[in-house]
Amino acid sequence: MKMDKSKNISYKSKGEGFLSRMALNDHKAGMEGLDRDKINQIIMDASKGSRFYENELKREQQVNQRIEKMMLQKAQITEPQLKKAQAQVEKMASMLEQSRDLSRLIVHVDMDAFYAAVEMRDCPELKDKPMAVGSMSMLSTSNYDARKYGVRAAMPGFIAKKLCPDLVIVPPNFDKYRAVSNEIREIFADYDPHFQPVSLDEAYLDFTDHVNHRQSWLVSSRTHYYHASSAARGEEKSELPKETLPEVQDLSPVLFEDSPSSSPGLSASGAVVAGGVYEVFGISVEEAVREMRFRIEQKTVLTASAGIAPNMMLAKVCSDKNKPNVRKVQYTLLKLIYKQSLVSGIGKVSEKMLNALGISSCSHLGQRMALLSLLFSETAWHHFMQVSLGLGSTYIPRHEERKSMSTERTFKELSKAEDQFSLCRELCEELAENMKTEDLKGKTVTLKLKKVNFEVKTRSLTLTCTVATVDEIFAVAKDLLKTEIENESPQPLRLRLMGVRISAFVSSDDKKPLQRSIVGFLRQEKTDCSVSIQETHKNPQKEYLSHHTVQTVTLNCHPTMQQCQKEKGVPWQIKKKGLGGDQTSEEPQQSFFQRAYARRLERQAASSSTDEEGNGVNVSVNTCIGSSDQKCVEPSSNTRNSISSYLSEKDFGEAHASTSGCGGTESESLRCPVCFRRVETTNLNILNRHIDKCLSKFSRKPHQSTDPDSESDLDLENECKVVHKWREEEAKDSEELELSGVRPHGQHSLKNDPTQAVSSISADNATVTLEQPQLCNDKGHSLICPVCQLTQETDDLTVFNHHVDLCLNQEVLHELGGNTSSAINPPSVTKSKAIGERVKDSPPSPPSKRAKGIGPCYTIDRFFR
DNA sequence: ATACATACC
DNA sequence: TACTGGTATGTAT
Repeated sequence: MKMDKSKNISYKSKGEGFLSRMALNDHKAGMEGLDRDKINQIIMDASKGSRFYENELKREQQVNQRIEKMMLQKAQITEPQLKKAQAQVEKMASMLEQSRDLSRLIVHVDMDAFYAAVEMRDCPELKDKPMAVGSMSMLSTSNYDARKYGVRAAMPGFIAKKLCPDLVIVPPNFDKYRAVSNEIREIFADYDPHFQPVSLDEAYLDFTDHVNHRQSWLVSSRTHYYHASSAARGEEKSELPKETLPEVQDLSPVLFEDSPSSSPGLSASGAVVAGGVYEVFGISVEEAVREMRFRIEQKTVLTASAGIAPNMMLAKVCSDKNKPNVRKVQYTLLKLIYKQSLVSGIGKVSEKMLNALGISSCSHLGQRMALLSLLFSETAWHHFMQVSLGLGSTYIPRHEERKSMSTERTFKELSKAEDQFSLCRELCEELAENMKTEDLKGKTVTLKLKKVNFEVKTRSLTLTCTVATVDEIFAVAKDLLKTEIENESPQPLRLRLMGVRISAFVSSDDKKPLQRSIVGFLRQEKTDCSVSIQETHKNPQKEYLSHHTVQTVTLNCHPTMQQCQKEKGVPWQIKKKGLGGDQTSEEPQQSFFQRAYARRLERQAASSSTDEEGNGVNVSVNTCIGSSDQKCVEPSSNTRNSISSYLSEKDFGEAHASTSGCGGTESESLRCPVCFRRVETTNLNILNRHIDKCLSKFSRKPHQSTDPDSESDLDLENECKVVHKWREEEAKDSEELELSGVRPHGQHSLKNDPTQAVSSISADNATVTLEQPQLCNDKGHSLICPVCQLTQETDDLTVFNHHVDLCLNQEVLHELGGNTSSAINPPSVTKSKAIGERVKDSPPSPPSKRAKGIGPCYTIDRFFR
């Protein structure tokens, strides 16, 4: 039977006739038991025939066309092509494997149903009702009760009402959420002052340093009370409505009875003390994270979920695994665990395209990587590759400067030009105000329009001068709008949304000239930056009169609108096309591998530096060095340089090929970007190690060199020649790598089980936890364990800490109905045993005790089949 | 540089 | 009655 029109496309994969983009997302939150088909039916019935729905249909078709195109491409792929791709992909995978860094402790924290939880906390009426925050038009969060009905974020309220007629919809109080957000961020900062907020309720933290310091912490520093001191509490809560105060007091003691899984060790390690109950936390990451969540709960009466992993992507996956069943537990990564292909970065469209290729899990993703590399863009399949290998950022990028700022609003149909202009002006006013608070000026103005049929249009204009004030922005936006109004075919332009955005900021580039020092030196640019800047400042006209003299040096010399007006007599100047002959950008595009590598360099340099402020020695590497007689350059330890492209894209696939950016046509050697000498190898790994040594040499002060194996006595000249020695060491290294669970070069196959590589994480965690800590003696006193209450025959804090930690674990096990006898007899730890035994033996031994103690650790064995 | 699409919360 | 708002980034032209 033929389908009439586009509406009745059938989707084999889903089996129903609904739009995949509208259907319920049930893989994320815990909604195991609910009736998906019924919910989808209600969603469809509520949507059908609407303008929104019609637009969705249209977009769905576009996606389908993309898929068809892709399938055609796929059909044309030949066997040899695929073979070649397979080889490349495997080579790359093995390099990525080698660069795998399991040494970091990255944590992703996420408040549970944040907005909804805040509202429930402050309004007891809502406690046992299905509720959501938002409006009839759109919901931003729902509580777990409502989720049972299929009500979730990003769903319009009126549909949610159909799914759950009793649903209570509370309008959002963003100011309050911001206040709570600040509270939790204060706690985050205690564990990682450089944490990265993702949104009001979410953040990434690097616990590595914290855990290292924590090893020598006194128990008192790891003890936290159920009832925060009333003074502090009073202050913190003073902003909240009065009636919430008793609520806070009432709730606190009961919390853990409500969710016993959130603190398995409570009854054992908690104790009653004058005025309240306290809890002691151990020294491991898991304990530190549990402590953080505990403090969040005590401070805000809200719960958080967390995931711990060696990189950001896996940490996020872990914390998402918490959401089901309202269980506030944290997950430690034991095995690679993502079950859907819907991992951060892979949204509905990508998922659908992957599904069309028969890919529905991460294991498939790995198996079909060769195919994907032929069908998708480089960035896309590189991302897939990372996902399939469980790789992600192992460092948390510092907060980047914003790139754009915008204001947009949805409204009831607006068709009169007059109204549209005045609305446009309002938006510009709002935007200008926000721009002012951050002291921003931008060059690009973008107008966004959504017509009543949901069709979205954007129109932008880039000026040669910056705009910031209402009049300046409106002058541009107005013209863009005017054009659209005039060009609309069935005359009135009927709008449902309008937005204004500013981008291409210039104000923050002021510091750039300083950062360029090394790169600038390497490049030996004839253009002296400071001179250009001076010139341009003196004579702003120069910039837009002759672009080619300005090129990359336009950094901070954009004339303001006022200057433009003075010079030209017009409010703004349209940049002419095709003039900017030299498009050389400061930082050429890097592949993700290059970036990953660069980061590793950065971190290694930073960790070997003595800089206390965390400003590691970030050495700028740039392979595009023209002359061969460069001298070694010592990067200043105070300079933070950005890393420029290190290896060119091509080097990747073919490790033996010449690095085109490096040493020009020399095909048999690579050039070290630090010492500028040629390294007689074509093996990137050897080069990398050379560079590492160079970097550590530069950032290490001579007298600090404590590494007996270091070749600090050799001068660099010699060191460059001993490269061949490293080659010999490679075999040795391969063994080490294998032991640590990372496959040696060349032995990797994507068909292999990636869990193997990641399974070493737990062992690694143990290693980190058990690293020889700094001793912090408390001589002359025997110590009493707050968990088992027994006196420990040691004055060594480290030993004592380990004992407490073990005790906590035992109690946790006990709580879970595990080994009762050992809970009664806590381990008596002696120094030699505690450190010697565990440090040496822990890597191969399974981390079963701790891992189980933390909660139901998520292990999906079936995933990698 | 511009327009549009995708993604995330 | 009724399907967001803010930011970043990728892709195509």
